[in-house]
Amino acid sequence: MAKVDTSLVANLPLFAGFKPEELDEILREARSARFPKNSAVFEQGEDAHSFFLLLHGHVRAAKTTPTGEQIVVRYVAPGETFGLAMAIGLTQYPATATAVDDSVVLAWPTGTWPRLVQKFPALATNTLQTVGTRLQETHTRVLEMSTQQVEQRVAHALLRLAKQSGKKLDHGIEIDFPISRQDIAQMTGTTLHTVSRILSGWEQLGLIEGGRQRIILREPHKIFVLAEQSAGGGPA
Amino acid sequence: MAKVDTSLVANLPLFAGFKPEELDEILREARSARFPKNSAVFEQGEDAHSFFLLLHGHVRAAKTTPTGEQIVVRYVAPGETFGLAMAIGLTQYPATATAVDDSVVLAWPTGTWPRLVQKFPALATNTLQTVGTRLQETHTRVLEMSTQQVEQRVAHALLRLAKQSGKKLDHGIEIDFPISRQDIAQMTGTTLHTVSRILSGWEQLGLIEGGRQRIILREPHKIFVLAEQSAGGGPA
DNA sequence: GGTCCGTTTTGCGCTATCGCAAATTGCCGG
DNA sequence: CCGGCAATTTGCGATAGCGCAAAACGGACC
Repeated sequence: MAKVDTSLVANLPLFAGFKPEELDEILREARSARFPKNSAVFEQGEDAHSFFLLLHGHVRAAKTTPTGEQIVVRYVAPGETFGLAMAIGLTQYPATATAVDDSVVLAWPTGTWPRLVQKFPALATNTLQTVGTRLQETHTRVLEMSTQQVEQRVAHALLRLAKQSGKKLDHGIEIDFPISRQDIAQMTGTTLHTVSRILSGWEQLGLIEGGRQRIILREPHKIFVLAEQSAGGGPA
Repeated sequence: MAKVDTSLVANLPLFAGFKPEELDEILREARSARFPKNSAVFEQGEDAHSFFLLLHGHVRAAKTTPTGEQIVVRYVAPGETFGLAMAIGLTQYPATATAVDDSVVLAWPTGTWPRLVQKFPALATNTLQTVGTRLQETHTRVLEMSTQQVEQRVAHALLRLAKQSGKKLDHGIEIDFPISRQDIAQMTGTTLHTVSRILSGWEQLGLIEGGRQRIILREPHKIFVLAEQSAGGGPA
């Protein structure tokens, strides 16, 4: 089997403090897999057979209600882990993970986790930090949904996406994977119609440049100002 | 110093799999402290000097925006940990913790965490499970806020509170600590006015019995039905 | 027993946002 | 080069829930 290049992953927070040979031992337990654009890595409710580290591409994690509505839990960028169901005591995935671009992952069988953690306790503490950070972020999201209007929430969402997965261009920052208005709606707790209206407005003002599943922030700073603003837009 | 009775805490998830003498060693590092009703255990932004285990009482964790709005992150019941800032890599508390009833906690100085975790790796994995569960719950909250109307969210919130901290009465279940309409509003992302209207309505129907900072669920099952229902109330 | 303060209730107009419907656009496959 | 489909835009009511204001209420403390 082809060995995974340790240099690609050595600096990830997950592996902070590991020696090369330890890293190697951990990586040996994983197999790598490729998921073409729009294919499912795993589905909500499915048995949690593996946990993952994204190497290339982008993955959307989404949670669906019994009645079929869904929200985007997060977008996974290269270097991030996902599908950690078992580490947090679940036997089934609580969300669906879909590759939004051709993606490559490392996958560890669920069964390896207890053994790895026992041998490398730092794995647990590193994962704890990661999960803790996500918890904070999710609390922030709740706070935003409770206190801000849709326009500001969308602004924040775009800024976060740009920060996490933005590609610098001469004329702005492009979000580096296909993302629809519907996706943004599901990230911010609104409808695709409202998102479309807002983005159209911003495009008029030259703040962004839109396309089919494409968004370029032309004026990140102005969007930032929008995001912080409370309701009133100011004097006419 | 008075020793903490290990039997009180031995069965908590945090200490799952520990031997009595190990437990003892961990507990020896903690001091216990009492917080009278409405006093702050710690404040958002304050340096994270300790982490806590609630022994008696109830604590509200709330997060405040720069502009002063706040949400209730959660209510802590006896046996639960809180203020785990350092375990997840923060140096300051991300929320304010307030005793809503006279409360007693165990407090470990932040500095003891790395040592304890090193000596007892199970602490890290247990904490990982706890934090992971909270992450799931918070995602569920986001899902609800995105897809349900206020009435259903309030119903869910009450049911959860009843489950976590409900006291069984002949005529229903009482939420076992003082909680205002404002608090419920901050849990569900709405205003105290709307909560008040909803609860008044339910009281008319005999589903609940309200009082000053007091709520008794008289018909938990009917409230459950309400919580699951989508918009339309049905034929007149 | 009286007073004061925090909580709760309720009325009423307002509006941000939804929901539906229809038109438009841009991309992909053949 | 030509459909055909998915994504996007846009118009137009409908309305859930907000925000303000004021009144009613209930305790706690003196």
